[in-house]
Amino acid sequence: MSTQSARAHIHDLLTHALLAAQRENRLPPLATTDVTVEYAPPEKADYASNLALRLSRAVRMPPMQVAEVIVAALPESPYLAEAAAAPPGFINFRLSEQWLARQVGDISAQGSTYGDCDVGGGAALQIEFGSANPTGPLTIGSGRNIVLGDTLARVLAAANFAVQREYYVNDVGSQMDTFARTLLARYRQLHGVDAHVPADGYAGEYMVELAAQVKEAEGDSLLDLPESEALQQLHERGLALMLTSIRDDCALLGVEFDEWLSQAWLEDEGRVQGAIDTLRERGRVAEREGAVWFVSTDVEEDKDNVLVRSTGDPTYFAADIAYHAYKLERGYTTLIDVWGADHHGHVPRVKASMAALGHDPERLTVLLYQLVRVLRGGEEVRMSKRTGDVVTVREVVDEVGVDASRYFLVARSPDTAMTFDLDLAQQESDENPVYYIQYAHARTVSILDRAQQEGFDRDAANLALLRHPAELDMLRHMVRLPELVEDIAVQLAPHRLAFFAQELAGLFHAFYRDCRVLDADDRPLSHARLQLVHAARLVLARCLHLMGMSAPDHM
RNA sequence: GCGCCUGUAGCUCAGUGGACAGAGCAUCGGUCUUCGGAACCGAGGGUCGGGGGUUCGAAUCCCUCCAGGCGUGCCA
Repeated sequence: MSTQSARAHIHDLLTHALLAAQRENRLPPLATTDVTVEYAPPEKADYASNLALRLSRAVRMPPMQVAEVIVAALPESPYLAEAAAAPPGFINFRLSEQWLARQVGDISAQGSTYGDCDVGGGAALQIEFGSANPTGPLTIGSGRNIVLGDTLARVLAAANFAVQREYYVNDVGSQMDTFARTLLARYRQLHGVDAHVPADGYAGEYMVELAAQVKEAEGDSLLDLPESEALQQLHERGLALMLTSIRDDCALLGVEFDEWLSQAWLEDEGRVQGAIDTLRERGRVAEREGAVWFVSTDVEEDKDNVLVRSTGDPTYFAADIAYHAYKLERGYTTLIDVWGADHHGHVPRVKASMAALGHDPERLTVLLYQLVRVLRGGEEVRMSKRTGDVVTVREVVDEVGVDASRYFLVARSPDTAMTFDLDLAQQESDENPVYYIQYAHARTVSILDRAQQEGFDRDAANLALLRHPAELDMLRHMVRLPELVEDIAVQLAPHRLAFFAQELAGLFHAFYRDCRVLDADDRPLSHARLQLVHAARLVLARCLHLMGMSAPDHM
C-alpha cells in the first residue's frame, strides 16, 4: 500500500486533534475514546464522525461546541478540502478534489493489487468450508457454503491474512455406512440380484450411476464377498468416486482447496482418542448410560454431549474436537468455519471443547448461513436429500453459468434465507444484475481499445483535469475499495462486494453518459479521462475477481 | 417449551446506534440510437411485523406479542 485509506487517515487526524485539544485545555482530560469514522450522506459530506456527540456528556459541553473544538484542532491534510462541525454535532469531511484526482495514479500503479489492506498483518488463518458429507452430489445449499467461503478467502487474502482453505471430509460414521449399504443394494440390482435400498438409504439416481461405475471397474467380483467386506470395499470406492465428483463441482465454481482433511485419518492417527484422553485428564469426561460424555453443563452449554456412543464408535462431535485442536496445532491463529444454519447448535459445544482443551475459543469464528430456496418457473422447487430430489451445483452452473451462480449466491447476506431464481439468473437481460457489472467492465475495455487504435496516449495525462462531478463521484467510490476489503474481512460479510460493484458500475455508466472520453479536439482531457477509465477497469475487475467472477473484455 | 436466524416499497434484498429509510427489478413517463442502448434520466410506491422501553438520537439495543425458517444428550 502506497497510501493510507482516506478513512484511516481521517481516523488518525481525529485522534491527533483530540489529544491536541486536551493538551491545550480546550477539552478536559479524557480516558481513551475510540474514534469512529463512517460514510456520510453524500449531500452532506464524504466521511463523518459522531465523536463529538459521544463525547458531549463526558466533557459536559454541547455537542456542537465539542465538534468545533475538535475541528479547530485538526491538522492540515492534503486529503481534505474541508472539515466542519454540523448539527447536531457531527464532524463532516470533504475529500479534496485534487487528492481524489491524484488517486487515479495510485490505483493504476497498484494495478491488480489495488484494494489490498493490512488488517491481517500476515497472520495464519484457516478457513474451512464446503465440508458436505460425501454421500451425494453438491447441492445448491453447499454451493452457497462454498461460494461464501471462497469469496471470503479471497477477501481475507487481500486483507493480508495467510489463508489456507480446507475441506473436511466426513468419511466415517453412520451416514457413510448408509451410503455403502445403498451402494451395495444398487450394485446387486445391476447384477440382477433382488436387493432393496435401505429405508434410510439414499434413493437418488446418482447412486445407480455410482454402482454402474463400480460394476464397470470390478465386474461381479464383489457379489461373492462376505457382506462386511463388500461394504468396506464399496465404502472406499464410493467415497473416492464421490470425492472426485465433489472436487469437479468445486472446480466448476472456480474453487480449489489447499487441503482435503479426512476424519478417518484423524481417527487413524489417534487424534480423536487423544482428544478424549486429554479431556478426561482435565476432568471433563463422564461415563453413563453406556456412553462417554463431554461435561459442559456448567460451562458454556446447557447440556452434556456424547463423545463415544454405547456402540464404542466416536461421534462426529468427538472428531470435531480433535479436528479443531489439530487446526490450532498446525499454527493457524485464526479459524473460520462456514456452516449451514442447521448446525448452529454445534457452535457452543465446539467452543466449549476448545476452552476445555486450554485454547481460546475466540480464535474460532463460525459463519452461519441460512438455507437456499430455489425458484424454477416461478415456483419453489421442493428438495429432499434422502430421496435424491435436490438441485445440484452442477445443474445450476450448467443452466446459468458460473458467474451468475456465484453472483447470486454471494450477493445476499448469509443471514438471509435466500431465494435463488433460476429463470432470473439465466436471463441475459437488464433484469439480471450480473451483466450490469460485467458490462461496465467491457465498456471500459472497449474505450481503452479504441483509444489505442486512435492514437490517444494516456501516459501523458494531467490528472488535475479531472474535476467533473461524475468523475469525482466515481473516484470517491473507488477510493473506498481498501476500506471495503477491511470491513468485509472484519465483519465476514462478503455480500457487500456485490453491492459495492453494482454501485461502481452505476457510477461508471453515469460518467460515460456525462463525460465524453475520446475527443480529438481536447486531447489533454481525453488522456486524463483515459487514465480514469483505466483505473475504473482495475477496480471493477478486482471486485469481480474477488467474487470469483470473470471480468470479460467483450460480451 | 427452550435456543439461533429472519420479518424493511408489488417482488428480490441492502442498511444493525446517527442526519429527511435505500438499491435493483416490476409499473408509468422520458433520452433515441456519434467512445458498446446489456445504457441513462424522471415519477409513483414504505405506520421498517404489532406494542412497550432505553437514548440527545432506534429499522438497528432491551422487554413482550405475532408470523416464517432452522435446531434442541449417543445423525452430521
